[in-house]
Parts: sequence; C-alpha cells; structure tokens
Amino acid sequence: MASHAARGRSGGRPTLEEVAARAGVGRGTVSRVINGSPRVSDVTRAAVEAAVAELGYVPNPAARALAANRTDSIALVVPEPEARFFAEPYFSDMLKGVGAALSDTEMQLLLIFAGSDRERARLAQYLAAHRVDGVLLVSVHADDPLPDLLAQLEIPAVISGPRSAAETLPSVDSDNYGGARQAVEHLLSRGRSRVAHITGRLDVYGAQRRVDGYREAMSDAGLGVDEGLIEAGDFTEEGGHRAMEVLLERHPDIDAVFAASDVTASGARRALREAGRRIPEDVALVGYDDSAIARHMEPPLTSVRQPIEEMGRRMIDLLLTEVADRRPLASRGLDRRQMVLATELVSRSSS
Amino acid sequence: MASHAARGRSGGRPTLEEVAARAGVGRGTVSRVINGSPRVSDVTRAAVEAAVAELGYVPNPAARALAANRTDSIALVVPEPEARFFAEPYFSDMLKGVGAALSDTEMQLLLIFAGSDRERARLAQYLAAHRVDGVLLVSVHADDPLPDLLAQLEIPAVISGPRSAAETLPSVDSDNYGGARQAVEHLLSRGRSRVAHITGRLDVYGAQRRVDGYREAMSDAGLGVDEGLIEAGDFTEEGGHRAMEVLLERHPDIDAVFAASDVTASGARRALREAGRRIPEDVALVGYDDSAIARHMEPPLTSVRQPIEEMGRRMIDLLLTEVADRRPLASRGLDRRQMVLATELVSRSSS
DNA sequence: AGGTACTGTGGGAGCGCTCCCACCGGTGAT
DNA sequence: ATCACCGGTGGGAGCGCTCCCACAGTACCT
Repeated sequence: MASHAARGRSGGRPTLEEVAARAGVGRGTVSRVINGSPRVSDVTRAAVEAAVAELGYVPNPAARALAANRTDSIALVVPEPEARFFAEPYFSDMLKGVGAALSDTEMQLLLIFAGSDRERARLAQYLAAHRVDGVLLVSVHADDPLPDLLAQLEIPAVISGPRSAAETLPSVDSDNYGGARQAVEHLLSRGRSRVAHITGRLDVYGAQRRVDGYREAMSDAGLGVDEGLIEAGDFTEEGGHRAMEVLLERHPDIDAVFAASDVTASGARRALREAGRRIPEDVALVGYDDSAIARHMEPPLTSVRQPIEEMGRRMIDLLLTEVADRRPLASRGLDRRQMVLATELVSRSSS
Repeated sequence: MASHAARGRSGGRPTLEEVAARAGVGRGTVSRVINGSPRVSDVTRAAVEAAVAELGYVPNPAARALAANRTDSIALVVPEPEARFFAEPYFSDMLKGVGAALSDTEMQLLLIFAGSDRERARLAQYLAAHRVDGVLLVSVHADDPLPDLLAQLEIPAVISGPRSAAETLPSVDSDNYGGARQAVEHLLSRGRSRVAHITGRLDVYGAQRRVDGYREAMSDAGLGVDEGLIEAGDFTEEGGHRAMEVLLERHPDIDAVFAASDVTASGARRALREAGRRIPEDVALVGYDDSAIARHMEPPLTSVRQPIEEMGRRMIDLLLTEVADRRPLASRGLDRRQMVLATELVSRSSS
C-alpha cells in the first residue's frame, strides 16, 4: 500500500520522502543512508536500502546541489582551441589519468575548452554560476587571467605546470629542469657536443625550465652555452621545422638536438631530412613527452617521459582535498601543495 | 540602502530576491527578465537589468534545475574507449560541429565516454539521475542497449548513424551508400576493374551500407560481385593492414582498393608498400572520411568526405527540438527526424 | 536514584529558483 | 455606463534535497 501510494502519487521518479514512507522511517534517516553516514543502525540501513532498490530511487542532483551547495562535478579547463587538444597527446594522457582517479568517486568531470574569446566568456559565466566545485587548469600561460578569476570566485583550483616559480595555486608538475638535463646529458654521453635546443613556448614556465636545464647541463659539462644553439619553437610540428632550419643555417655543424616536445622533434626531423642529415648518424635527436609519436617515428625517438597520467591523478587528489577542506584559505599552509614528479629518459634509436 | 541590505545579508552571491528588492519589483518580474519573457515593460526591464549588473547577479543553476525540472545541458555519449576517441578524427570533427551549434545556446555540452563496463554503469546512473536534458549518441553498435535505456528514461536522444534501416530514434547520417558508390565509380572511371573493398566493422550500419554501395556500383558496371574481393576490416589501421594482406594473397591482380575509412586505407597502404605495390600506378586507393590522415598520406589519399561538422550541427538542431517539444512521444510524427547528408569525393593522387 | 553521555532517529526550515494564479488599471465593444 | 479583455505585475506554493535541532532510549557513572 505504501508502495502503491508512493508510486501512484507522482508517476514520475520516486523521492526521498517516498523512500522514507516505504521503509517506515523518516526523511533524515534515508538521507543518512544515501550519503553513507555511519550513524544509522544496521537494521534500518537494510530496510532503507531495500526500499531504494524496490523503488529504483536515484537522488535528484539538482535538489542536492541546491540544499548542500555543491555540484559534485569538477571541470578540466583547457585554455586552448580544441584542435590542439586533439593534436597533442599530452591532453589525452592527462584526461586518462584524471578519469581514472575520478572513477572511484561520485565526482563528474566536465571538459571545457576556452580557446576563443567567446568560449572564455562562456567559461567565466559558467564559473560565476558555480556550476563546478573545483577546477583543473591545464597548460596555462603566464598572463592568463583565469587563475585570478577563480580566486575571486573562491573556486578551488589546481594547476598543472605552475605559471612561475612563485605559483600560489596548488600545482602538480613534472621535473622539467631535471628532464632537460637528462636529455642533454644523455646526448653528451653519446659523444655529442654541438647540442642545439629547440624550445617550447616561452610563456609556458615548464618550457623555460627546460631551457634552464639545457643551459646548465651544457655549462656543467664545460661546454659553455652558445645562445646561437637555442632557437624558440612553440610546441608545434611547424615550429619545430622552422626552428631546425634556422639552426642548421646558423650552425651547420650541429650534431645533436634536444627538442622541447615530440611534436617539435617531429618537425625538426623533417627539416633534418630535407637537409640531407641522417638520424642518428649525423644528428642525434631527443624529444620530450614520450608520446605515441616518439614510438612511431622513424627512427624511433628517444624522449623524456613525463608521468602525465600520474600527474592527472595527483591533480585530482589535490583538488579533492581542496574541495573537501573548505577552511578559509588563510589558515592553510602551502606545505604539500606543490608537487614535482620525476621524469625518465626513454632511449631509442634516434640518439 | 537596498543595496546595502542586499549585499550585507548574505555576503555570498546575490539572489533573485535581492535583485528584485534592488530594482523595486517582484520576484516574478525579475525571473521574467532573466528568462527573456516578452511580457515585461521596457522601463521595468531596464531597471531590472541595471540591478542585475550592479549586483553582479548570476542565476543559481541548481535552483533553476530543481524548480524548472531541466538542466540546460546535454551529453555527447561516446560508447568507445577514450583512446579511439582521440585516434579517430571523426570525433573531433563532430565535437567541433556540436560545439559550434551549441555556442549560440545556453546549453552546456558534456562529453561522456562509455567504453568500459564500469563507465557504462556510471553513465546509466548519470542518466537515471536525469542530469542531462538530452543525449547525442555517436557511433553506436547494433546491439547496444543504450538507446533502450534512454527510451525507458524518456530522455530525448539523437543518434548519428542509425543502427538499422528501421531506426526509431531521430538520426543524422551521411549517405554511406552513395558515398561508397562515388568511390567505386571513381575508381572504375579511372580504368580500374579489379576493385577490392575493405569494410568497416559490420555491426555498424553505415559500414554495411558502404558494402551495399560497393556491391551495387560493381554490379551496375557489369563487373559482377566477387565476394573474394571483399574483406572485413574494423576501421583500424591494423585491421586495414591485415585485410589488405589477405586480399593480396587471394587476388594478387587487384588494381584498386576502396577502404571504409582513411585509417583503414592507411593500413592498406602499408601492406601494399610491403608487397612492393606502387600507389597509384599498381593499385589505386580510396579512403573514407577525408580526414587529416588523407591529406597527409603519401601519396595524398583520395577520400569520400562526409560533412561531419554539419552532421554535428544538425544533430544538435534535432535534439534541441526534441528537448523543447516535450509532447508525448506517440503524438509525434517521424517526418523530419531522419536526415541523410550528401557526401563528396575528394580526388587526390592516390587514385 | 539521579545525573550525564551517547546512539539513533524524526522532521522543521530553508536552499533559490519557476510556475501559476490573482490582481490592477487601461481599452474597446456593447 | 457596463462588461470583457489584456498587458503588466506581485507573490504563494512547491521543486527534492541537506542540515540541524530536538528528543527517545539505553548505558554507564556517581
């Protein structure tokens, strides 16, 4: 009869109230069971769970969000046009790690692109409406206003790749400096000495750190730093190609290249081939990211592996902590909030 | 003073009520302005808009969802592992079209992968909670239970690529049959006659239709259909490679291949190269999708272009109509709900 | 015996909207 | 004048939850 009344009344989805009636308990108790509170006796819990199952009850997320003031979803914000998102394996790996970390959770992930001004305006609106409990920021440029907006709206955020050495947001990064050193030291250990570097976009802090690593590895090896061996790229294939052409023109005797990304290395490889250079006989090549591109290049590309999936997972960990701790910002320490993960050199036949 | 009271009371985000007080009107009126109802005088509207701007009011989506019983978001469901999503340009193009169509709207797009059983269970839960107003289904297999689940939950859905000739869901498709005919007729017009076909996954209706197109084009040309010239692929590079090997073994005299996707064609190309066949001199090759792969292949690949972005846009149109019309399903006609878009052959040097 | 404490429970209040009905005054038909 | 009607408006009710306070019951001290 209770069941009949419950089902009959609405014809639509059952509510908490109906489950409560069915189980012969109060609303509060059902809510406790649904939310896994320990303060419910086993008997009652079982009765409620039975009622939930019989009625096919599923909580209404809108009601929950309104009452509890949380959405149970977080956004992965990509401040790039979609095209780059698909082109660079970095993002798909990141998404994989994030997805994995989230699959144990009730949290829903939203993927938001903010490449164009229009998309950014939309995003701002979205955030202002507090449609997410937290934000994962990937690939942010130094002058991006997004972090400030987030701070102003008091939305917890974690950034991958700090914007500078003085990053205030919690961040997860790989050791760009160390990775670059590994790459250069590897090339030097192979007997190369005219090692060039094609950088990434220099408004990305990680790209700068790779340059630092390159410089110091060269200098520590007693080779000094020839600024002419450094040429700016932008993480794209085309940028790598162009930079390599410039470098070859300037220093035809280059015997090794450290490129700031695999995609960049792929462009460099093309330029090297066009110039009749053999890889690795004439010029050894090392990339960064250890993406699918590296494995499938001809010859297979030596590359610095960043634990990107792992980074994604760590970012989620940090973010969920931020979201859970709703303590005032000031009372929190900056202790465990900046993490740096080690890189690994994957040696293949290009070097 | 009103402003002071409004801001002072909560310290948090302003509410409709506070905007109303500030503008000296009732709640209902503010709601009307926010939602663009025409039943508001210009003077009042201006006053409300001013108050909204001054207070920086942004509607609370949770409250709105609860009261209005809609979420203003739709999901793009990809029943594939993420890897395939990134590997196949089909999805990124689709996403682009969908995103473009949605950018004029208040609707938010969610991207949901349902590759693993675990992800599917999550998705089912998500849909049961009615967290989206509608669903876009991409790349659905014939035996997928998702459409039934959606029907049962009464969630509007649009499918890209009908599951069969008797598809009941609204759908947007490209003319697979016609596209295949174009491809084959093109090869025949180039003087080829031993034309092989590497199919897609045959549990995808579109792949079947391409086979139909191939068969009828061959038969209409008076060449008859040699079943030995048809070999099943699965839309992957590896599948294309394998199928091509089989075909070459069976019919070494093949002089043309129509592959069911560019990725498949890429695999076929590799097998042809390995067998010492030149493209197009010995064997002409035509793909399907006109993706970036086709443009960058060597030699550039002739391919059938599907207007994927356009399909994405049309799907959104259909879906938004479904969502708006909340009429009982029975009272609706099936009239304009199945659309088929024309394909176009892009001729390049592989044929 | 009377506290005191704690577990388990019920249910009121309230989250911020939308929906809808009631109402006001002005207009045109009768 | 009378009435119907309509554009414009205010505000009550209610959406389905969570939060929290109140309170019954049991157990364990003094």
